[in-house]
Amino acid sequence: MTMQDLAHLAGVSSITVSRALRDSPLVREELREQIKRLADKHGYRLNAAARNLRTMRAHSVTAVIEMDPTTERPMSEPLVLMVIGGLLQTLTTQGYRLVLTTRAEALRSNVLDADGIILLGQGPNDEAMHQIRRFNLPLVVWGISRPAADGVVFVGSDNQAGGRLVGEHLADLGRRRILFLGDTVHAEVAQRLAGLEAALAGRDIPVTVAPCAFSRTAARAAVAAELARGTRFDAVMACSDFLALGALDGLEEAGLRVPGDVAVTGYDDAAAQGRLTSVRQDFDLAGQVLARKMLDLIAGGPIASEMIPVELVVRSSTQG
Amino acid sequence: MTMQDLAHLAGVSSITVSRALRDSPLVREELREQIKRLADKHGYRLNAAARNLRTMRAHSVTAVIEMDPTTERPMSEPLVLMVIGGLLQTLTTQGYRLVLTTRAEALRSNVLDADGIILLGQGPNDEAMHQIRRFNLPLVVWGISRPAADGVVFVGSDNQAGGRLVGEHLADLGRRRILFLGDTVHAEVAQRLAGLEAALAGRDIPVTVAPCAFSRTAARAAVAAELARGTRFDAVMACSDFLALGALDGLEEAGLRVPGDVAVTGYDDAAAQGRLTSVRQDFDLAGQVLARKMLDLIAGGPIASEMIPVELVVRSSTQG
DNA sequence: GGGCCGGATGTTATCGATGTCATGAGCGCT
DNA sequence: AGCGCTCATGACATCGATAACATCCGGCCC
Repeated sequence: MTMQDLAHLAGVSSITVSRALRDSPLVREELREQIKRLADKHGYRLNAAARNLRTMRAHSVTAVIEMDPTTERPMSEPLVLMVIGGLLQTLTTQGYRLVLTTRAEALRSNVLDADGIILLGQGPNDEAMHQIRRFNLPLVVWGISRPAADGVVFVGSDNQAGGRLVGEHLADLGRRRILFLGDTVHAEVAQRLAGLEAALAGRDIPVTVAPCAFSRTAARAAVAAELARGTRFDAVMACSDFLALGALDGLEEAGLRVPGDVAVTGYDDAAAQGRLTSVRQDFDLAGQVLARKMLDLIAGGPIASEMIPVELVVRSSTQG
Repeated sequence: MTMQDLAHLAGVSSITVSRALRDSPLVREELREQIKRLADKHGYRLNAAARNLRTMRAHSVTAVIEMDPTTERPMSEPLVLMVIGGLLQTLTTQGYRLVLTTRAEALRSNVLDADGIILLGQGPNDEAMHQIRRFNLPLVVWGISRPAADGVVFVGSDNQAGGRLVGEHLADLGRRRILFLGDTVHAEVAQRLAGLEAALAGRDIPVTVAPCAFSRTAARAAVAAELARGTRFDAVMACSDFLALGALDGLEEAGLRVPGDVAVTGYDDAAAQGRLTSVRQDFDLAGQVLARKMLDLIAGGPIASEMIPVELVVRSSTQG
């Protein structure tokens, strides 16, 4: 069932059918409706390949997701789905399809059928970004908040603000020494630390940085090591809820009470089960913003990065 | 940069380029390699629209995911991403792209550009399935284990086995009265209950069914209500880890110890943080099986449903 | 009446890859 | 030489929708 067939049935030419289905004012409204009804009745579906070939556009956006099992970082995984939900919502209502692929696959295959690429990789991986740039397509990258450059738009949550919120909260609670748990190799983590330190500037509250991989057990070990080393702290800012849980493990082992002796904050509000004070990122909104940026880029709009605001959720881990 | 352009550069015709890039034995190996190098050098990418139009195939599979915010069922959400990971792995290596969409969008849009549809909806929603069937495309449905019918292939985890494993485990531990937590309106839940009862057949262990929505608070309320009603039980089989956590809440409030007074089992091994005995489903494998079934269907293979095995993970919630 | 205009519809060419058939070169056999 | 055969390559038509251009018709004005 093609437009041609419909055209014969309706007694018009195929171009009229094409116009009618696209709501062109060039076709009489009455005829338009009649053709639409006919299409509906016969279950006609537009052949996307033909349209895409003719219009030279794919009417779809590819999201490249990081699935490398070596860089295990469970923290971000469930959240990716929320981002995808936001992407879908915005893209589909604008007539774009969302194609999912992995970076390895995108680079290997020589058919990349998209009007733009959204990169959902982990933050510090500039290499991934440069590889993807070779496609010469509009590119929007999630995960790092930094100015747009080289025609690439960045959308990331406001990590500085996240660190600042935690710092202000802990300072307001009267905490005097803070242990920062996270690996500053990751740009987001470094930004959170910067935000924390900015909030504490002039308050005479020292921060000890304990570098630590993204796993619960690593966090527990890191906390234990700091305690063994004699580091003093009455608050922990962990860079994910998993790390915060690990910190709780370590503190419990040492016989310290939370939040009595030590307050603990998490990040991402994912694994907390309602116990942790944590910085919440709105991943659904992030997906929508990513998609919106992409549509703007495709439409030839300006190149401008954007930050997603974050919010502090206060729970029992800092205020029993 | 089209095949035509490449052809001119290589001094051959475009059809030869086409054949060379597809590894056709009709082209001399030496020439083939030369053309491939040339294509690589110029960053040539196949125009998917043109190929799809000519071959009358989309070279892609659409996954329809349930995103309706009204049917909130957080349990399954993070897991969908794992299924998607499995789908990607299998589909992309076979030259298929994965297109994501929501059911509402799939039904609304009149361009569905796919060789087949994988439905990742929640179990009991037969309506969704019938709506999607109208596309007259190969259809694979996740979530319910039942025989293939009407040309639809089902892939689901073995819910009966899950219930049976829990039943045997609890019986072996010496538990005598079981509270089943879950809404049997959902087909999977009903199957788990059936498996549980089958395992207990002849052992004189009664099961009380407490219907309950898929949220932590609902589970807590349901447990509290059963306790208030005087229902006696020394074990709870919850149909998700969220429900199990809610059950823990309810038991704790009532001053009951776990697993001393009451053993608790979860399902899905997702939110447990390593504390719950739970039935683990391999969602990554599920995704791979879904994709494999789809590829078989597209290739004209037989229509046969399949069950994904499950596994019991024993943790401290049943064995202190 | 003739010319002009705008609105509605049709004709034709085109997007890029590929299936089908045609062509041509080279070889062996009679 | 001539025929048949294989192997490698090319010419042409085609997939379905749409942009660009062409046509047609009725009405209005001078």
